Amino acid sequence: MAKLAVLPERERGVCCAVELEVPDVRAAEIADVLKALADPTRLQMVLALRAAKEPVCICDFTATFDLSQPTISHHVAKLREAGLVEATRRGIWTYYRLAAHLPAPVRRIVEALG
Amino acid sequence: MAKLAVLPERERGVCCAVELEVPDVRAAEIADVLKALADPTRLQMVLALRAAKEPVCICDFTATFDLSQPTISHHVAKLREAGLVEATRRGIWTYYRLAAHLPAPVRRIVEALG
DNA sequence: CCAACCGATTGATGTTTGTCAATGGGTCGT
DNA sequence: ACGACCCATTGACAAACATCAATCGGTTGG
Repeated sequence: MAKLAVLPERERGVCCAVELEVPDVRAAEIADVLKALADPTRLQMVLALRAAKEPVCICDFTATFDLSQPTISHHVAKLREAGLVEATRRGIWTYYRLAAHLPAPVRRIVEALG
Repeated sequence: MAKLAVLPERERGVCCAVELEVPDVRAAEIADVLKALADPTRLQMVLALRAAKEPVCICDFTATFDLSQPTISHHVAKLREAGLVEATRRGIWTYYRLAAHLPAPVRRIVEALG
């Protein structure tokens, strides 16, 4: 509160003359990744995959989360579309793991989670 | 592909007997923060605030982004509800900055962005 | 071949979200 | 006191989203 005096003095009407530096990052793409992570179920999926040594079967997810199988499938599909996870068919089962080669910015975000 | 042989062998029908370790993190709360960040405009706002030395005036945002003033206000309100930014009224203007004391998990995420 | 099983897809539904126009509530200069 | 200005709030609306029931395609065991 006492710090208010330090705020920049600006003339009325010319406030917006100050240029705001908005980092030139591919915001839309990163936002898409964040959107994929911005769901409790998908976030826990990613954290589980990050902690898992072996690829995780879909049925492990359906057993863990109290959601229908189509909903689970929908969530992992979203993670796959975002490039966060990779799928491997093995006979009947489908195994998922974190994508091996995540773009550096995305990998930093995933590592910062939890 | 050749690594498939390393995948765990599981009997048909007992796949889900394997316990999945899902990290006990407050997923819902972190997901809420991610949801606040999962929009291109809000992400750029946070990045700009992170890079800014001084608090940023709302009118800087309205000048920077091609959105109506109510929409800008709506976005910063979302960031404030998520606890990511703090507002300071100074006369006519309202200045925003990154929250001074972010929870450690949230701060790690913000630092990992861009 | 057939039945059982796993997982993905489709269709439907209620909720949330991003956006703007219109309005309201303060604050300042005159 | 009054008008101009900044920002927040409300209302409305289309788009996106999370969820489930029903169904489908592919694979395995008998």
